[in-house]
This record gives sequence, structure tokens and C-alpha cells, in this order.
Amino acid sequence: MPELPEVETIKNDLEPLIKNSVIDRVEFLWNKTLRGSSPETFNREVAGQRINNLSRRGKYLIIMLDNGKMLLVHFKMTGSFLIGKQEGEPPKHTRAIVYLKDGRGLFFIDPRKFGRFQLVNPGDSPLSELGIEPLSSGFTRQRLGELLSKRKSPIKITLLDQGLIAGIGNMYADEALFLAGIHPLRRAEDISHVEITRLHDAIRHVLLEAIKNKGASIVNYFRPSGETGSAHSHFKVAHRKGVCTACPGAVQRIVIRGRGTYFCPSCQH
DNA sequence: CCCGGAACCTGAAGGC
DNA sequence: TGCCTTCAGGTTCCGG
Repeated sequence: MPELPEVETIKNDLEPLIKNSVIDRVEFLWNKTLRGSSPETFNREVAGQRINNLSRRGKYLIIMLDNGKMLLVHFKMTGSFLIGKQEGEPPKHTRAIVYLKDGRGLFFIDPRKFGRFQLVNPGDSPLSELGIEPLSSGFTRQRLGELLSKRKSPIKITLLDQGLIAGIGNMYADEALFLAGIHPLRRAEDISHVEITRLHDAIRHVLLEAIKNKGASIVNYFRPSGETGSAHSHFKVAHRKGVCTACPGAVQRIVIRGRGTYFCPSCQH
């Protein structure tokens, strides 16, 4: 499930490989992968465009084109990129292929078909709806405190709200709450100053560690080279069963607003 | 406007 | 062993 660290890894891996490459055309094998325009209109705008740079905002990968347009890619649950030669059958579950002029293909692989491509103008895009980047300098403990105040939802749900903080998904919300010792069902506005400090540190720590480990390959996610990440092997609670890594108690799994939530009842209050 | 739940999807896992 | 059901979850959409 590509969240901030996975998308950051894809961006870091891909940028040196495709920066300054020129797009020949983009083929959609599953039409709903393209959002907001028809494949014909889309191709009229991207064909022949040079890729200026790649960046990331929240869970979006941003491919900047020479004409000023941004190609946004959202990987949702099971999207990944694989780069290789164009010849032969595309890999299984390929939903779109970005053909580059140099003969390489960028394959968008997405078994569940939730992932989306969208061509937008800067300033006129879903990016403007996103909240603060948790790894930016603006994300201070004071700022986190402001975001949590007057929020009556469970803290877990608040952390997943992309309009408040951009990039945290189910796995890293569980990991951050475990590290901070906070029960996922606590009301956000009830979190104390001391706990907010711990949570702020925990969020940044789990995201930075996961980026160092090139993302978590729990299901489907892999890097553009085909390699997996190893962040999941460092998880303390997310997707774990059995004994807690920090105490003799057992990790519990509950469902909060439809999302599987892992936590340790004796470590998190 | 806010909240909660369904829908989108398919492969994997679990139950009988 | 095999068929059937359930589950996974990021985001959008819709109803209350």
C-alpha cells in the first residue's frame, strides 16, 4: 500500500532514470486508470513532452512536463511502476504504459485497478486539498497540536485525514501511535501536550525510517526496479500478530471506521 | 457541513 | 481438495 515512504522511494528511484526523457505516448490497458480526460486528449498533451523532474506531495507522485502540466499518479492500494524495455508482453496487471522515445517503457502495474493518472495544471489540482507535509519544517509539534484540537474523531482517523496531514496511511498511523504509546481510539482533542510531542516525533521517525528502508512491501508494492522494500520487517505492530515487541502482552487487531488497526493494549493508552 | 458507510476492484486467505 | 465467502484499504461518492 503505497503511502508517503513508498511514493517517496518510487520518486527517488525513478527520477534519475526518467528525468529529461521524452514521452512518446501513453497507452491505457484499463481505461479507468485515466481520470479527468479521454486517452486521446491526454495523449495530445503528453506526447513529445520532456520530463522535467519528479516530486511527491502526500501520496501523489508528480511528473512535471515541459509544457508546465503535471502528471499526477496516485497508487491507491496496489499500484506500482516497473521500468524496462518495451518489447514483449507487458507484465501481468499492467494498466498503463508510458512509452519513452528511447525505447523504454514505464509500466503501471495495479492488480486492484484503483490507481489513477490525472493531468492537471499547477494550482488547479487535487493537491491544493492536501494538508501539511509531515516531513516539512512547518510540521512542528505546535502545528500538530493545532490540527488535533477540536477534533472529536479517534486519533487514528485524524492521522489518516489527508486534508490535515498528507501522506500517512493505515500502516504508518498504527506504527506512529504505537511508538507514541497512544491508543488509536483516543479522541484527538484529548491528546495531551506531552503525548503530542511524542506523537510528532513518532510520525517523523517512522516515516524517515521507512524511507531509509525503501518502503514496506506488505502487499503488491515494489520499486521501479522490481525490488521490494524492507520497512515492513521493522514494523512493531502494523500487520503483526501475536506477542508485542515491547511487552509480554498480545497485539490486538480491531476495526476503526472499516480499517484494520493493530495496537498493543498494554503499551498504548 | 459533518459523519458514516458503500462503492470501486481482484487476489489471497479462511471456512466448511 | 475445492468451492464459496470474506477481507484488504485510499479515496470518492452518497445518504442521513
